[in-house]
Amino acid sequence: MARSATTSDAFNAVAEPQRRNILTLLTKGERTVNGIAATLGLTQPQVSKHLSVLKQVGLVTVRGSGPQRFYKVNGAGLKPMHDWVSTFEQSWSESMDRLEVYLKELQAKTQSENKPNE
Amino acid sequence: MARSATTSDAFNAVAEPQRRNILTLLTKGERTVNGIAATLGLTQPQVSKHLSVLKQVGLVTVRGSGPQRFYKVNGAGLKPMHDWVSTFEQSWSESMDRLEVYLKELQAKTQSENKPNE
DNA sequence: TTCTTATATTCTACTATTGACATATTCCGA
DNA sequence: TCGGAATATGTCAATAGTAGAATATAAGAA
Repeated sequence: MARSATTSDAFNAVAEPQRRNILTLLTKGERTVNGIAATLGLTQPQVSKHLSVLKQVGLVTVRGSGPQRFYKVNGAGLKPMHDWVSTFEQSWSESMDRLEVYLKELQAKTQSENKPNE
Repeated sequence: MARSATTSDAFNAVAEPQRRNILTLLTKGERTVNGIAATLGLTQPQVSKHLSVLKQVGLVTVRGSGPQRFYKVNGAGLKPMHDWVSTFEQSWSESMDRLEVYLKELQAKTQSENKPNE
């Protein structure tokens, strides 16, 4: 079996570095295909294909039907990713005090001793 | 050229749904390979390979060198992802009031009109 | 040392992605 | 209606991942 399709969800779409660069660039405002290509040093077909993927997973929207098209980022499409990643946030958060850390580690320790598998 | 390696960074490692499931499971505490396999309905080799990828990108750590090994999640490895995704958070954040939304849209609009490409 | 359990590795087949290049499509203006 | 600019799509070759099954490895116990 092969890898998950890049168009299956935001996780896969965003795994490609160039697509992340495009989204980051679009943070500054709308851009045309050639505008993106020029800024990032990519060819026009490359950008069109990347945008196609991003559009399919709802990470960008297009404005204009003419030869000139403006692409805009749709940050809301990244909310599922943000939600998932945030569940791990406590690990690096410094707002967690000593006692909380201790209790959390104790809990993890106890769990693994009692029922390592499940 | 092919897709980015799954071991190239957290983004690619986490693009695989099964690996996300494994990380989520490990949130509850340490687990053995067979424990993970049983819980998620995967084969043992599958889990070993997924864990290998996760370990290479620093998303999990191992405890024990014997036949029994306990895997633990390292949430800090997801911080770069969290940071990147958070830059788009304002899009869906409800804490942003009307005026702020208006100004932001106005700014984006003005930018695209003046210099669509760059 | 030998057996046993848990885990890691190897091999194969299939599939989808990527970049590069060429070409098709679309709409605006003359 | 026709030409041209901007964008989308198609083809090709190369590459690497995934599942599945079989097998190798490692460490503790007898």
